[in-house]
Order: sequence, then C-alpha cells, then structure tokens
Amino acid sequence: MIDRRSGIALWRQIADRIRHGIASGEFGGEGRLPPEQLLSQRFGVNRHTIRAAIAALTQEGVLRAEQGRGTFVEKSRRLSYPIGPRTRFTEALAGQTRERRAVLLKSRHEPARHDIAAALGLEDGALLIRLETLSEADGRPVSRSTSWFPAERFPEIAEAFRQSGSITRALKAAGVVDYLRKSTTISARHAEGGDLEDLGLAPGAIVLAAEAVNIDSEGRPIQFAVTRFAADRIELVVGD
Amino acid sequence: MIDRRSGIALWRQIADRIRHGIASGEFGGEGRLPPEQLLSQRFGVNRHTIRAAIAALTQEGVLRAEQGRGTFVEKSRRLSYPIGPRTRFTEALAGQTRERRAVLLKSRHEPARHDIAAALGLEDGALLIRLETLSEADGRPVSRSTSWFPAERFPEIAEAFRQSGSITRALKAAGVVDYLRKSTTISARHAEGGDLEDLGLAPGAIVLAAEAVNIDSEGRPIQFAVTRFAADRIELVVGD
DNA sequence: GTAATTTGTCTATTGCTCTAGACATTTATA
DNA sequence: TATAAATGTCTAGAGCAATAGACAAATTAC
Repeated sequence: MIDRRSGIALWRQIADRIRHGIASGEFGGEGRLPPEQLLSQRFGVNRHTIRAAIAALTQEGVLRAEQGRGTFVEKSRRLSYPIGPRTRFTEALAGQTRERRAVLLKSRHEPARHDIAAALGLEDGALLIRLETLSEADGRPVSRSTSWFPAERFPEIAEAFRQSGSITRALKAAGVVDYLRKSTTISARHAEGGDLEDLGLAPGAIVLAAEAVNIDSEGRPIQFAVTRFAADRIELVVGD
Repeated sequence: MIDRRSGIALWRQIADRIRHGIASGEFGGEGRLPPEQLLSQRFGVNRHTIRAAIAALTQEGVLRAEQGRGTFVEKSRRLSYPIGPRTRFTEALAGQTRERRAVLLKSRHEPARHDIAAALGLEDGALLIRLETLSEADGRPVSRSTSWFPAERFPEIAEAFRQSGSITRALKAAGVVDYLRKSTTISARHAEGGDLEDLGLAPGAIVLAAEAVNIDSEGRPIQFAVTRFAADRIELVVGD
C-alpha cells in the first residue's frame, strides 16, 4: 500500500494517491477532503505527514485548506486530448478550455538522427528544422513539444509558427492545406530537465509522451514530433 | 536539474535519469555505463548515491554490475502495443514475444458504479461481473486489467475466461463472434497497491492506464476495462 | 455562549538519506 | 608481475523525513 524504503517520501506517495483519489471520485465527494485526522488513520501515518501531502497539493492548486472549516478540492477537471487521424492541438481542447495557444521556445537546424530520418523517409543526417514549443490552455501549460521538419521543404516553418502560434497555420503558409496523423506512440515516464520547469511540475511528476508522425495528403511525411503532456492535467483519448 | 526537497530521494531521481538516458542513447553507448566516479561528478552527488541508483536499476533488470570491469546495460526492448478498433491482447504482441497468456486473479459480482454504468449504457447499480486479470508475455508480467461485464448477458464469463485464458475466446463462448474497441482513454500515474506486486514493479514505477470500452457488432457495449501497463516495458501505438 | 470539529503551529525525538573518506576485491593492461 | 581502473564494503557524521504530543485559532452545531 505505502512503501517506506522506496525512495519516494511518504508525503509524496500520499499526495499522489489523494490526487488520484480526487480524479476517480474516491475523495472530495462534495468538493471536500476528509479531515486530516481521518486520513492519517486511513493511510496509517502521522497527521503531520498528511499535512505535508496536503501542502504539496495546495501548492499545485489541487486543494485549498480553510482553518476551522476543512480542506476543499479546487475544481480542475482533467482535460481530454483526442488522438486520431486529424489531431490538431488548437481544436483538440476546444470546448474544454476558453483559450489555447502555443509559443515557440527555440528553433535550430540539425542533421537527422537515425530514427527520425526513418520516420520522415529521409537519409540519415538530412537537414531538419527542430522546433521547441510550449502549449497552454487557459494560461496553464499543458504540453511541451519537440518537432522536426524537413528543412528543404519547410525552410520558413519556424518564423511561420512564431507568427501564427499554430503548426496547422504554419504548414498552411508553406502550402500544406491538409495533413493527417499517421501514427502515435504513447509512453510514460518521469518528467525531467527543462520539462519540469516549462510545464510547472514538481520533480517526480509524470509525463505522457506521444511520438507522432504527420503526413500530407499525398502520404509524404512532413513532421515528426515528441509531445510531453503533464499526466495529471490531461488524458489521451483514442476513438469514440 | 536535481531537486533535494522534492520528496523524491536523490538516488531515485538519478535512477530515473539514467534509465531514460539509456533509452535515449545518452548512456550505455557501447552497452556500458560510465564509471561511478564520473557519474557522481556529472550529477553532483556522492558516489554512494550513484551506487544506490545503480542498485535499484540492477534490481529492475536494467543494469548489471561486474566488479573490476564496469556496469553494463541489459538489453531489454520495449514492447509495442497497438491500439485500434480491433485491439486484442493475444494478437497485439504477436511477433514480438513467443508466448502470451492471461490469468484470472479474481472475479466477483458487484453493482455498477456511475461512470461504468454510463459507459456500458446501463442503469446505475446494475449487476456486473468484475474480472481481475494479469497478462504475461514470455513469462514477464506486462499488464494488469480490471474488466466489467453485464452480469445478465454474460453470466458465465469468469469461468469461460479461466478456462480459455482469453477475453476474445470467453466472449465467443457467450455468443459474441466479433467485437470492436469503441474508445480508449490513456493516462499515466504511479503504480500503486497490488499492481506493484502483480507487475513486479519497484515502488515509484509508472503505469500507463488505458480505459477501454468494447462493443459488439451491433454497437452494444459489452465490456468496460481499465488496463495498467508497466510503462518501462511497453508503449502504446495508435494508428499505422 | 459553549462545545465539538477542524486546520495551524510549535517542540522533541527517532530513523533514514546523503556525504565523506578509507580500503578491499576484481579485472584489464602494460 | 606490477599498475591502473573499476566495483564492493565499511564506518562516521550531517541533514531531512516521519512520529509523537500538546496547544492555538477558526468555524460550525447545539
């Protein structure tokens, strides 16, 4: 249930379970968390440990404690990100958020690594443009992407993206009126390095990593992207 | 880079980064990890802390240390699990593993929770049969599933599954010749409770959770399932 | 208004994590 | 065979995590 020699502090294990319990409806039934006393019994730890977990979740914006009253759940539904042949970020979260935008963090030219070249149908070492982007919904960072485009075909992609804040519009400016998602490979791991900062995550947080290949209407690969989603803010939906 | 008050022990943060570094090719170039001395400098921690990280990864089967020689990377390809309209476990890993099987851990009748009833198109509290199953490939546990079936339509599903070791065959025995995956919702979290044991994971390990609804050829929902995959052993592939 | 409930704060103590250093053991190399 | 390089083991100490208990402060219910 709770492991004491796992290298994960008890308060963090409990914070993870409370966060998940809220999402699954086990806790916070009426928008309210059970009293600390009761939680400390249920988890079999000291009340101070529970308080440390609650403090962390308060910091994350999941909970809000009020002295004398109780601890309450801040409304924050997990977003659903549909994945299909026509996946596009701006449209994916329409209806769930008021405002979506993507910003360009960095761009550079570089030779194609073997796996990326294979995915894009290019020779190893072919020149690519790499874009580092951050996507936000209602002001909260949602995902962090690294994309590669063939430099020969899309020499102006970085500038077009910077101006439009959208891959779809940047591709359109380069003459790609429509494109399709060929494949998506989904994995999960602990967030690391710059992703922690950019996504505003605590160390130990989990990211869903989606590796995608997009093709134009004639089937030619145009983009290889690795997108990291904050796993506690979003879930990926396939089909339906 | 490395955070000391995060509730995640340094050795675990470093283990996570080494594990990822191996997958991304940063470490283990020639199947070999840099010496402990060098790693302790790179990460800015004591050599003993590096050793704790390596010990954990050895326990996981990722590394193997040999006194006097060095520390080596155990080859361990990640499996790819395709998700689509015709997702079936036994077929999903064909070609990647020699042997697949699923075992029934537990089964029970229970009333439908609200979200499950909605997914299956039933009234709240309708009687369901819940199956707890474990899937293995080449003797290594790969996923842990919890499935719900309408008890009225599939009264013998548990016994049929126990005998056949396959949902597809158990459904066939109940007269469902074909079925489709209606939707899959993918999220990620830390493994907890029995999943740690059943999947043979170290505490703090990550699971990919896939929530699926299957329907028969007439569109009637027949199964709601939550499958937890060991994230370091498998990735989910959509499309292609 | 009083009592009960609940969160907030403080102190002390125990145990685990990480650091530091020294030395042993095994393997590869000159 | 001698040396270097790597992992393995041990001891000691500083700092953080968790427990334990007590009491304060705010809110709610009677």
